[in-house]
Amino acid sequence: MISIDSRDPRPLYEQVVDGFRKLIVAGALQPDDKLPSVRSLAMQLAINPNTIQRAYRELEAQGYVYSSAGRGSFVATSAETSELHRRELRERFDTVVAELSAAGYTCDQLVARLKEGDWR
Amino acid sequence: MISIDSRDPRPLYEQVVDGFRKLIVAGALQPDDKLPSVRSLAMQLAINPNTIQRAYRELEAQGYVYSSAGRGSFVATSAETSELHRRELRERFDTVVAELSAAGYTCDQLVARLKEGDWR
DNA sequence: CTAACTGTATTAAGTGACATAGTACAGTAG
DNA sequence: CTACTGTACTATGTCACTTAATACAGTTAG
Repeated sequence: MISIDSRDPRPLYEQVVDGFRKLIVAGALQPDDKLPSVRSLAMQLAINPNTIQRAYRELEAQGYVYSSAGRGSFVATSAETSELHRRELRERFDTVVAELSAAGYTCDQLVARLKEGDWR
Repeated sequence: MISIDSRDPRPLYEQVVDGFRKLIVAGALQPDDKLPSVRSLAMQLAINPNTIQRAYRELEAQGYVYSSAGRGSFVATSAETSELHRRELRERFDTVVAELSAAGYTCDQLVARLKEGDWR
């Protein structure tokens, strides 16, 4: 479900956040699906419950998850999460385009490269 | 020439590395141009010389700069480093485009967004 | 109600990266 | 020689990350 890569330089809690975010936006986790409990996931990944707690707090702050003491943590409604994801992607797109522009690429070159991809 | 942003969460040495890399790939610093000395740049940015030393060591390891004790640090020949930078940017571009595609964006939508930017 | 689960909050401690400070040495240019 | 250059090293302090150990409150199955 989620895995930790010891070669990944990012903090553990960030890897957990990113792992769930990927599962959610890919649809592998549907809205209102239950996430593993803080303690069980910590056991499964062999890391401290506090680290999972921090990851869930972050996921909730970002709007991908909602939590309820005593019940658990659950995937937020898809309308919110998908739009969150789209906004992040658009920002990444603009950033890379800006850097490509600074590196000398022209608009036409990038459009050409865009159209090389396989589109439905 | 180079500036430090205290709001930037990245380490100081990484900001210095990134700053020079940008100047080099943009052509603002030409091959064999002399970089500021470790001590003078440290003075100018009001940070420790060791931090600049680390940044220069990193830049040299990445191939953007060559150094000589007693003479200084200089911009490396652009042919290789510039093309490496471009390749990395193209890969980032393709990655983001693939994710945008998976998120439901069409080729036309991205072309439209591309053309909204300010191009020379 | 009880028991076993859930999320949440708090304090304490260890580790390592980052940054500063100070010193030292060797190479180079004027 | 003198003043600059890069380079190396040790010591110290700070802070994010992580672990650890509790503690408390809400929920749910029995």
